Amino acid sequence: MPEISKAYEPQAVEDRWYQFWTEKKCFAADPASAKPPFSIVIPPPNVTGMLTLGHVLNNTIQDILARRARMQGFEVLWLPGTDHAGIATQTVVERTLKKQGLIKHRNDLGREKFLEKVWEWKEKHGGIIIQQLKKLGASCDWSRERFTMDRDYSRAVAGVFVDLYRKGLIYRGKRMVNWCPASQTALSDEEVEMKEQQGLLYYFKVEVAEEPGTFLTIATTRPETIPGDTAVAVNPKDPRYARLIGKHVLRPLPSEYAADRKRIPIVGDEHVDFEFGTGVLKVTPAHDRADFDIGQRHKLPVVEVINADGSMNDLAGRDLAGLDRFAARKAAVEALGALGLLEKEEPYKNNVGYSQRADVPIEPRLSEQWFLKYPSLEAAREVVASGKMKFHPDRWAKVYDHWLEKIQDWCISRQLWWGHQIPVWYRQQNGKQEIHCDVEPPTGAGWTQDPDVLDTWFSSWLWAYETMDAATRRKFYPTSVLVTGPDIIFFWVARMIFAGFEYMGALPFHDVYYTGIIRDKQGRKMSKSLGNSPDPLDLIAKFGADALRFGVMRSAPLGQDILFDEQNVELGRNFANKLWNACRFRQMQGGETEAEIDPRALASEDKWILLKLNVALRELDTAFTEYNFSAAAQTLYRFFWNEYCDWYVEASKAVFFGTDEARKGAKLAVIDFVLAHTLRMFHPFMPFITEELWHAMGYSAEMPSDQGGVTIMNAPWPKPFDADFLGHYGLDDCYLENVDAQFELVSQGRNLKRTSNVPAGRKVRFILNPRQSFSAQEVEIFKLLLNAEAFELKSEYAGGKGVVSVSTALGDLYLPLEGLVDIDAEKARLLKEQEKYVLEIRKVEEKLANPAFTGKVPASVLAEHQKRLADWQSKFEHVGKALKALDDL
RNA sequence: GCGUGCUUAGCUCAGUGGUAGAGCAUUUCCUUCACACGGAAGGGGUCGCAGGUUCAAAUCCUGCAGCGCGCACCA
Repeated sequence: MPEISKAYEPQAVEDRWYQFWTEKKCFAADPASAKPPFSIVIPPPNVTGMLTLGHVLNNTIQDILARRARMQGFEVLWLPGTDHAGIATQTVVERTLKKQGLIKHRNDLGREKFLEKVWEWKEKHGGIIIQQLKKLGASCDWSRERFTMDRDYSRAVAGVFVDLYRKGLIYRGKRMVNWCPASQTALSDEEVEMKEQQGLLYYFKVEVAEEPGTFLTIATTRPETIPGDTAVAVNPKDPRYARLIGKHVLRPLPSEYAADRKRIPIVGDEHVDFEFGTGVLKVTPAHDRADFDIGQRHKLPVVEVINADGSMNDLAGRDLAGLDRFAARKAAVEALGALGLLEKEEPYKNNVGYSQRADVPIEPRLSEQWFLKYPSLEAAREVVASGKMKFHPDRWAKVYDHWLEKIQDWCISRQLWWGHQIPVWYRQQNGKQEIHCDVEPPTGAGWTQDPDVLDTWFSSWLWAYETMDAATRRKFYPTSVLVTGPDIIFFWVARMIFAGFEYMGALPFHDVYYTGIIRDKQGRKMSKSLGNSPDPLDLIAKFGADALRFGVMRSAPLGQDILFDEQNVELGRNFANKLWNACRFRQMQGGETEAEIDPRALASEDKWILLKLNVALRELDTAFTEYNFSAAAQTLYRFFWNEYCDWYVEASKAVFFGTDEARKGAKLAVIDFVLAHTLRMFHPFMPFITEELWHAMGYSAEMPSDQGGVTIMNAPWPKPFDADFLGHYGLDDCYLENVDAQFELVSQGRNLKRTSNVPAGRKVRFILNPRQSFSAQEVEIFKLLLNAEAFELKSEYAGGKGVVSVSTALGDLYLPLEGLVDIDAEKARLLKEQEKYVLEIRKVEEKLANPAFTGKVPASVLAEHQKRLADWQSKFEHVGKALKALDDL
């Protein structure tokens, strides 16, 4: 057995085992396997992205599920890959090329050359996040790594487009879309984030053309769009303005226009809320969704005054043309002021749509785009509503349902170059436009392909099956569970469900587990601009991957956001070190590891720790069933640290520091049993250290090669003990209670020593007036844990002069101090205790005196209360005696 | 506005009807041969507020307040 170091050093261990697992092909999924399947597809990270704590959380959970399933005997597929992240990647590459001074705009290169640059970038940076996931210990089947722009995957995306086009679900149309002036592309509704703004509401006057001298006042947040106004609307039921409908007003901007070019009609429209502002609405059909609708109803012209990049065009007039839309707003206000038409401006809070990616306000814009009417809506809605597909936590099912209820067609075209180009070609033939929609380009001359690409999500919605070949699908589709963040429930989860039903005829996964969102200590979202996102690789270098995994799991409550604190990782590191040292302690005791546990040799504390192990195994199973990873981590922590190390190991020293070799052997057998279980229970959470110890402790040598002999990854997942096992080893629950009481006695004895100001190092004599018999070993343990010179059992003993004492469940415990006792301090302590007992006794007595209580309560509760009363009374009496003894001094 | 979640020790959180818990922080003590990334013993909470149901409420119900998130075309 090799020596192991005093402190665990993860850096020396992690890379070595990862390489070992890879070489032994431990992560490979075999579609021909006879084992039952368990499968997960990774939420593909951005190919040029870097690992974040969000990825750590998400992928640790997936790895835990995958590793546990392997140990449980499933054939596991965890399928990895990346997506091309259209806007994000294109923006990064374009910005980098600009910074290098190579281009001013991607047009300088042209589409083909620019895409070559993006591919170069992808080749250079695309592997980074994959390498980072490996550092974390992710047990993905890397031989199956996929990318959404792979050739076959791309053909499949095009194929789906063609299919949906032929089904009439995809169509092209000129519509109001969310336009991002920074990226200069259309976005889907989901990519728009509403943000509350502190802005201004401007009130300006317009003159009624037919009634010179009559003015209407209009309130607006966007005066820069006045040149694009083609009407003014009032509610036809509004008595203030109804008579004016059909007349005209003179639009104040552009100011240089002559009166006849300024005339725009006053229309009546129910949309106008006469409570709001002045009840008069300016209508800009080109730059506002609601106004566009009003425009359609009244056949108003659409006048664009804002360019694609957010600047004003010539139609905006000399005051505004060429300005950015926000500079134009100021200029418009100034122009109105100069015309004497600005009445007032007041502070106003409103919600403005922002481009999620570029973080600039969206510009509603009329443009020609491709749209999808979602397929398989009913099946997708039903499967979640009925509970056939389970969401964890299940409240997300309602969010999903609400979204489906008012679902809108999906704008799928993007004015980008990086992505799947739309498989549609056009040509003019005999004055008519021909359209070719197919995976294969058309033959013949004169065709041009639609320049737009598809939304990235239009490729990743096929991820759950398009990443698999036919044999893999047969074995592993539908997948077992999807682990992702609730922020992409609409973007990805919902759409994968549609695609699953439409193209596989079945749901893509059975369970969806939504993680929390990682925030910083102050509760802020992690963001690059705030610089509050620690680099997981730094944390791994500092504390180890296992520590990071365990720390994050332990602090990730079910379905709640996670406030990240490096201390959690430190705690994980400390825990790993504890595990390490507990194994080190075992090794230092020597002996063989093959020993079987002999039921006849089991002492009470041995049975206790086996029963505690069983409790932990049950709790662990429950936690997994509920996807409650923090509960699982806490169970492991409590069992190993607070039960095994704090009590069992300490108690075992009574045997190891003795000379009875037979008893040492029996103890080692129990320790090996517990440690071999512990390592396996921990393996999904802390794969590296458990593998290292599994071998270092020699446990691998005891197992068949496919059952843990080669790697702990294949060792059987420990199951709670069955009745045969419990019976064979005589594991009766009474040992839980009794040994708990023994350890409680030790705590009380230590407390007695401490409150009596006995120096910690000083050896003292304890005397117990016992309520039951104790084995010699139990007495030895008392003596050791109390650091006592002697631990005596005297059934007649009642203390006396200079003796302090405490009542325990196992009898009264005495500590003779031989004149050391500070009588006043001891008296104060006892009086304080007595006070507490009186209070507790009164509380229980009151309950028991209530006939409504005794009459209605279940027998077990009643018995428990009676026992509680007896316990308090016994303690009370004991304190009384002790006080009397002090008085007698 | 609608929906949804949270409010328990200084901090972060467990705890779904029966004696209020953990980790961190804090106080005191201990470098005793697994571990100072450690050990021992403490202190600290009228469970956001107000009602209700119940023998019994942190827990169930109602209302309110504060914070967060999602959805929503009031200019």
